[in-house]
Amino acid sequence: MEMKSVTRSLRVLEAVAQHQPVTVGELTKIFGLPKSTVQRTLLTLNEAGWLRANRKDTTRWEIGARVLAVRPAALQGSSLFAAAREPMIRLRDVLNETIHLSVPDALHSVVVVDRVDCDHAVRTFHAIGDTSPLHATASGHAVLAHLAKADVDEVAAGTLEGYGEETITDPVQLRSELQRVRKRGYAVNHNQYLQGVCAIAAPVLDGDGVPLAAVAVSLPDSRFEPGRLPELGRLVAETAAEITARHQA
Amino acid sequence: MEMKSVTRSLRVLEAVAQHQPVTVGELTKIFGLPKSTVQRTLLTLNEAGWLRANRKDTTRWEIGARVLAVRPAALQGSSLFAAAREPMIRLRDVLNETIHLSVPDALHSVVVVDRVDCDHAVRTFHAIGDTSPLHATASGHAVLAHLAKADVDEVAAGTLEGYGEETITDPVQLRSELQRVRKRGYAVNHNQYLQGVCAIAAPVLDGDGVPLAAVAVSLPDSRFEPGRLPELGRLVAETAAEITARHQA
DNA sequence: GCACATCGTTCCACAATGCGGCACACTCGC
DNA sequence: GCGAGTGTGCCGCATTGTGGAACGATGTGC
Repeated sequence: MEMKSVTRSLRVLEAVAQHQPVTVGELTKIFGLPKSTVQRTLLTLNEAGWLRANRKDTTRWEIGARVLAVRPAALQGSSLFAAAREPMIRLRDVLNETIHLSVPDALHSVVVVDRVDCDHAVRTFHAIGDTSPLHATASGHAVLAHLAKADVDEVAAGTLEGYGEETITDPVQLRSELQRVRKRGYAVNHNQYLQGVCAIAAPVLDGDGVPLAAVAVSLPDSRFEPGRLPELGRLVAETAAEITARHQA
Repeated sequence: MEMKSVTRSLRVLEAVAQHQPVTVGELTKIFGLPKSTVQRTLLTLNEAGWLRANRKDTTRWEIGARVLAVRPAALQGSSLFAAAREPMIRLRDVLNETIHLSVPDALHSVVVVDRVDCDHAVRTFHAIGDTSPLHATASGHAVLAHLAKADVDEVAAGTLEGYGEETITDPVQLRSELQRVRKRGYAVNHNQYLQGVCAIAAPVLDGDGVPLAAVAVSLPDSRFEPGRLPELGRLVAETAAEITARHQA
């Protein structure tokens, strides 16, 4: 159950996405694979509609639009994605800080699915599609705090990797932090994952209380004022609540 | 250069996207393939991170978040996508009709990459990722009107498939329509592609005048008032111009 | 509560399939 | 016009994925 050609093709697809528009030669250097192998892969992906030749330089490849039809369930239709957009923009307008929408993914991580930028010259940056660990981010905590006990156990039982001084690597500490998150309605990350980056997040829940996503405001350490935390937390939680309401409507 | 397993895996991926969350059995019925083959494919896609088991029913599969990291060049970073969002929302607020953002793709088509919904009970619907022909849609015409002559020739030389009474299937007629689109700054589709659906679109151009995308307002025939066309056209064109300006900034 | 239908999962021998070394075609820059 | 750099096409060999069949678990109807 290897399917070498498939896994390799997907790798190539991802590499093309990162480097597009890219040539065969560049890809062979990245992977250290024979030219013919890479090219065959590109042609196959092309015929499947997932790749296409660049308009100007037809020997360069880029991602085709077919991928857009393939999206995680949480984003299908108009549902969550559309519901989140306007509240996120309003929150950005109030705070002028970058807002992220993230959904939980397998393997103990959350993935950024949407973003609204602030206009500060110095700002945090996370691309759509970026993943980060559940146990070391505000969005992760917001989600984790509302998962079933069994799921939390599984995460806590795994290795809680440390990314710096502030990362919570102790299961007991993590649980008590989640308790606090549930109580006040929002999670805070102060340099737990990426140094110099802080975030405040709140969960978007479905009718059964299952966490679908988290909204987060993300800002550089340099602009983080602990005194404003209650205000920020309230605003983020309100935004999350509004998204929840819109989503169910 | 077949790569049967790869093309099949991508097909499976697309099928999962359409039917998620879906089981092995359902997929075997869709494809008429042996269970073991489908199962192996699913496991491979899963290990690559493109698929994941549903949280509640672990025998059902859904799209993983990995796909989000793979996006067409036009949407990479924040650029066009982010630039378009707020002007689109404003346009929707003014008109209360569904707004689409589409980009040209290979094979003579445009693809819907973003959408802002109106709140009418009866409205048009196109999912993100849907493709439609360049020669028979407002967005297509808006793009086509600003492509290089060689590209237009290629499209006009191909078969201009008809979808109803109104579709322009004659190359000469198409060219003169494109001329008109260039002149007034927006394109109009009145039942050319999907019956009962009208749209007005304007192009988003890059610095060199190359069309990157089109914004369109899409509405049911029943709400289309020919008298308001100049007004709608102007609003759409202004929105497109604003997106262009933001995108370059 | 038993037999039967149905589903997901696992195994394995066969041969079809994709692998990658090689050679060709082409385009630059010197 | 030569050489170094591309992208592309070919083809024999062995690796790889194939799919039938058997297994285990679940649940449905009698």
